[in-house]
Amino acid sequence: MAVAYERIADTLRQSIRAGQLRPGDRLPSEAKLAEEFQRSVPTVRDALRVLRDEGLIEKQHGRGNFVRRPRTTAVRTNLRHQWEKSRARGPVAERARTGATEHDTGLQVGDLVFHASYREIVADENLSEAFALPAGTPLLERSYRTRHTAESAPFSLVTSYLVHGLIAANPDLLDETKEPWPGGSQSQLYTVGIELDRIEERVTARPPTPEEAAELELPPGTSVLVLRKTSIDIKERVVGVSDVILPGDRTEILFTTPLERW
Amino acid sequence: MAVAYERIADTLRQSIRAGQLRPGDRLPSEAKLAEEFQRSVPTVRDALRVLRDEGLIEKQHGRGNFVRRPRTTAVRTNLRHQWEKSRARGPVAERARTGATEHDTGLQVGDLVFHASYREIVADENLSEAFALPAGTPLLERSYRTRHTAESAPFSLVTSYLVHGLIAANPDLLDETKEPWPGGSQSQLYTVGIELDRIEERVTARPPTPEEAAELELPPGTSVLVLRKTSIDIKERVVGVSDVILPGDRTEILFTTPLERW
DNA sequence: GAGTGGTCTAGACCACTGT
DNA sequence: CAGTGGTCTAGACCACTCC
Repeated sequence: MAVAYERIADTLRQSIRAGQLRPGDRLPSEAKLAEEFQRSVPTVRDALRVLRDEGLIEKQHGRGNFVRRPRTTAVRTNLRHQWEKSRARGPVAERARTGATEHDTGLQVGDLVFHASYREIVADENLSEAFALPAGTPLLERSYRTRHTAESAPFSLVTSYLVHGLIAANPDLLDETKEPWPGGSQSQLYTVGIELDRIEERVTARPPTPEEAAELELPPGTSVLVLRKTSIDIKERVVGVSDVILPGDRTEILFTTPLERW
Repeated sequence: MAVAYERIADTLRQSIRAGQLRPGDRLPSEAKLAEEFQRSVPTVRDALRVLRDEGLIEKQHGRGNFVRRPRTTAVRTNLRHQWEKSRARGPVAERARTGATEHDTGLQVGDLVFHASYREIVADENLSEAFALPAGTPLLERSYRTRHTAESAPFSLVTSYLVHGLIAANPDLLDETKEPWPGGSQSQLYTVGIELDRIEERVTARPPTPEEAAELELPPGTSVLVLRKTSIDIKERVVGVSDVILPGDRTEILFTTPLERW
């Protein structure tokens, strides 16, 4: 190994992988490591940054560097879509009892705190392409933040778009104070006569923007899952688009693909 | 903004977002930026590292720092599973003509270079849980690397596991020189009488290990998509597990969920 | 060879944590 | 308060790119 900071990182990485340093353990202080490896403190810090970027350690200002514990993950499954559709026409009481997120996570309604805000916009190039409608088409933009009661950071950032012209028939749908709507968006769409045929979800991963990192309280060096959900109705129209940002180290997305019998 | 390197990063980030610095543009040299902002070069480098971690710029040794272009993405869709199942019993000639990856990407068979290696192992704790079988159960581990002819880095790292006892009836399935098998693994499983009922795919994101970063030629600061695919047969047995590592900045996973009619 | 980023030093001072 | 990591300086020398 040519460079000093990589040699130091390799040595520490091996200690972690071999279990000599266990999750939660504190590493020797940066000054101690510098002395041990006969290098300057900034060089040791370069090595520690490598390990932090790999998600192996966590830096805590004033306390030390710690071996990271694997995160517990929240699950989001695509079975939620059929579940939501089946209930969309059901009685309000049943719809209000629990939502799709509670269905995925096994939590109760009271365990989640929910915030929504609405805004009327027009389609830019990106959304125009997603909806297959001309740029400038009026849309309703809805922003959602959902978090566990016990935690300060939301576990997802959702920005959802609906075609204004398709939903204006029900003024309640334009009113953010009616949120959370019992039964979710498929129930909302049902009130204006829209039935979904299928849902397409595109998943990629990238580093968070500083804004996303702050809102999700992401430690440096973690990534976000980006999910774009497209709702297509039985007339083959794109009636809804949602962008969902999920913390990569806390989230698992589960997709089940049923296969036809031979 | 309290700290110097964040102020510098913010200024440059805004220039990029506003389009004053466009994709492909070279930033001023680190020495120039240091002079411009009245800070030392290492401080400027701290700022540039922030932007690199956000995926906004790319460092090129000896050339400069460049605004990054958004990557073109390869798509992987779950429609491939039904497509593969439908062909699994078809004539060899048709199966050999094109595979699931070509189906997803729209490429020809000759555009892809394929490498496989087999190894016989026993289930560790992780795999034992995934298969719902006792630890120590004999498995066949298969490693695949697939890349475009024109590129040096593979676009996925696949490690796939099959239950040895279920496939040993066909010795060809234990022979890596028979790869690539026309029609893929569902066709392989068909030769030992296994039919799949469904496929479950779990997706998370995390920073790459150094080994993954090297093999996929990932620039620092990018993440990988981790996909665990579980194949369940019509007798509700887990008959296959695959771990797929995909470069987060080059890959899009598309899942379609069909919904039943009201 | 000129210009660029990559690595590294040997300190300084500040901010945070826990006693 | 002592100990920790966070920020920053003002250089040095090396490795790479391009002319």
